[in-house]
Amino acid sequence: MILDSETKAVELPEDHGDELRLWLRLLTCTTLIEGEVRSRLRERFDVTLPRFDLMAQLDKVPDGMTLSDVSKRMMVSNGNVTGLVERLVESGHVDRRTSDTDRRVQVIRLTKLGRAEFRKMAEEHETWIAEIFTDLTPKDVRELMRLLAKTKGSAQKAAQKSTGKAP
Amino acid sequence: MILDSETKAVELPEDHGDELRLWLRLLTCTTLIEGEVRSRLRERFDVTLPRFDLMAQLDKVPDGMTLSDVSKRMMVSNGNVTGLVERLVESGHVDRRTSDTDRRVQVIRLTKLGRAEFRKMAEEHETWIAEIFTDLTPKDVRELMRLLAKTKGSAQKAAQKSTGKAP
DNA sequence: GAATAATTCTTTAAGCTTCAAGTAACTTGG
DNA sequence: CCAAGTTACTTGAAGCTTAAAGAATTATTC
Repeated sequence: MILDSETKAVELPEDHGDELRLWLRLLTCTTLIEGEVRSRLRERFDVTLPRFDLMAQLDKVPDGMTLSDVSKRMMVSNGNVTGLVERLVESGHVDRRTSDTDRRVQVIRLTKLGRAEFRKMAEEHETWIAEIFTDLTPKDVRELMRLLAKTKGSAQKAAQKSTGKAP
Repeated sequence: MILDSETKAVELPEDHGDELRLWLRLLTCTTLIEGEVRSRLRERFDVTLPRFDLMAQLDKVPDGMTLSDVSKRMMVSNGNVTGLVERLVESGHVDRRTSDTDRRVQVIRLTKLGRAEFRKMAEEHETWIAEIFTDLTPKDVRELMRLLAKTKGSAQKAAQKSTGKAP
């Protein structure tokens, strides 16, 4: 029994194959690029991608940020950040101190060494990314930016809905 | 000293900011969606994303595939697959046997249980993905597919170049 | 046919990641 | 004030992931 599209009396198995294929392609692209960046960071600078990502967050702020901020921006768990920071403090790239106003809070920032090394890596990193996207025209880039922004919004809405949280 | 764009006598720091922002947005989208899918798989079926992904690969082929095939398709290391398969064999979702023609090769496939459970999960999974991409029009989806295909090609070229491998 | 090379997979060490539970510190409502 | 709730972070267990090295098997080359 199949009614017309307005009625929808029964649950028809709708076709979502296109969206699924899109998701798989998106995932493939990211995995591919991430792997390439990871291997170059390792070969060229002997640094891991998570370390680089964390340093990139810290490079954007001169006065440091809290572990929670880092966790939100990197979209990883708190416990993850704790471990990452511990290793970066150990290697002398990151400085960590307890906040003066709230003793629960840990404020971390790049050390002089950390910032200097990050800047060197970031410069090359940017050229790698440009190389990876080299076949895309400026118009392609703009269009992708637009569509991914829309995708991000859509995904965030779906995520909120499922967890029942406010934006 | 800045010469005209044809001459390029010195290395000017070119601007690749747009590509970098594009990459970060791509990564954000993927991380967001992956996290959402991971958490729903966990809550709804108590299964991890890597397990689901591996089973998805196996569901596509009736007669099983080798560990190397899985490794290439999932774009993860061999050692990774070894461990994943071990746990899936342990839980009764995957069957593993040595190839008759080549004793180095392990052929794995879904068990009856594995296939049944995967099918149930995959059905819901597909609706989640549709929900996540719900704001995109069919035209958006087509356009994203096209641009991501182009991106994939470009990234693959860059990856080959850096490793010096043939396609 | 034997030495050499390539492949398939496993193992190991280190690090990454999540989730859940726990601790300490701050905030709020009475 | 203070009890209850919230927030910030840490810890622990399990699993994921990679890179590198090793073992077993097959393919190649002379």
